[in-house]
Amino acid sequence: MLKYILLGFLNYQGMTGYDLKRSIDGSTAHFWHAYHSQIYTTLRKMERDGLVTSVIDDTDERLERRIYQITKQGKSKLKEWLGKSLTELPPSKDSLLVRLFFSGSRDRQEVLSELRFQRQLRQQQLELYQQIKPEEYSPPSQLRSDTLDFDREAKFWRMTLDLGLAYEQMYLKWLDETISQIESF
Amino acid sequence: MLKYILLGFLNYQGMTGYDLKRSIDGSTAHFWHAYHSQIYTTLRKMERDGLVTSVIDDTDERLERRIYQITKQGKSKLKEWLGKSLTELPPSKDSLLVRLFFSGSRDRQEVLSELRFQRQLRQQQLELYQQIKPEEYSPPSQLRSDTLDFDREAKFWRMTLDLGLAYEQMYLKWLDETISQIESF
DNA sequence: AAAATACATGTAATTATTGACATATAAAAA
DNA sequence: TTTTTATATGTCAATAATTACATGTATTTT
Repeated sequence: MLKYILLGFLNYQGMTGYDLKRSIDGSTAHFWHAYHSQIYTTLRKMERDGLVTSVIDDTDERLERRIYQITKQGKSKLKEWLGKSLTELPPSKDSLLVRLFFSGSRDRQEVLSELRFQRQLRQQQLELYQQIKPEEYSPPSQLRSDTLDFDREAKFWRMTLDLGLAYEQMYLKWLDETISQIESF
Repeated sequence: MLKYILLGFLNYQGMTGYDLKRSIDGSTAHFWHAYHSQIYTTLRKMERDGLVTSVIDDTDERLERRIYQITKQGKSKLKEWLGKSLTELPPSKDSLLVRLFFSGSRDRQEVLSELRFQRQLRQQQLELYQQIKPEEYSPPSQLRSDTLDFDREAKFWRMTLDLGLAYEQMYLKWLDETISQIESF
């Protein structure tokens, strides 16, 4: 999947591996993230497969910046992937629920502490998402692809942020109810 | 993480690898699942590490059943793991959001079809969760561990199911809103 | 001035996961 | 009777993810 995310961003504009990491961190991270080591490794593989090309940026002799660009083959691969709809629900993982599931024999105060701490983290996450303006994901207009309607793209970006917001709100509500239940044991 | 899930179930009662797969599929799968190949591989490793022991069930000569039991070391490891609270939010993944994020240039009807299909899948998932009675996760009383309070365990199992229900309901609501928005482009 | 952080790019080992291949008996369904 | 599904246990290759190690310049903060 990371390959398609990288293609998706490079379809917007050419950028460095470091830029890609920042793009992911600032937009898709709540539903897909990656470590920089995986990004660089995947970019290498994609270049080998002809999906992207790269060139060292000469204008900055001191910082060694490698700019990646999507190729026609890469655009075609991205389009093909987007054309194949998901037909099943992919599995999801939640470490907290694993721990809670097996917490019947834990000390009640310990469980409550952990849930309260998680609640704080979720609250912070929600507040962070509330600050985000997906419209600002757009690259500067002189650099970005001419063939894309970024106003329309921004609508889709916002939809994913809306799900992130709804998810955190749902989780907070559930945490409140769960904390209350455990408090009343 | 799978190691701790297996320890958690084996703490309830001894069981085969196949039983463990069924236990996971019937309870934790919405927040942690595993393929049988990973379960068998992980059980081997856990046996090598002294966390479980196994014995071939002689009473059934024709079906080759290997029963795993948690060891004292395994109980200790599970308790130690449960005693270390989560201190950060683990990353999550959602393939649909990745696709939606990059769908600005897709055909509107295609996007709508995919989302409507996902809605059906989520509705089915919700109905499935509504059928589940976590209290029925308990092993038969003559087989299970004496030292655990299964009524109390069941309370925690239900809390995780409640999150699953809330998650599907939240997702359905978001899908409805998102489908409406795209319809009105 | 020094320390910390940001901007950069890697490599490598390890762990985790996916998915296929493989085998075999028992029970249920067609 | 045959086919399908359930009950079982593996092994293995490939891919994905995590984590650490490594190096180096620029900018900001203390």
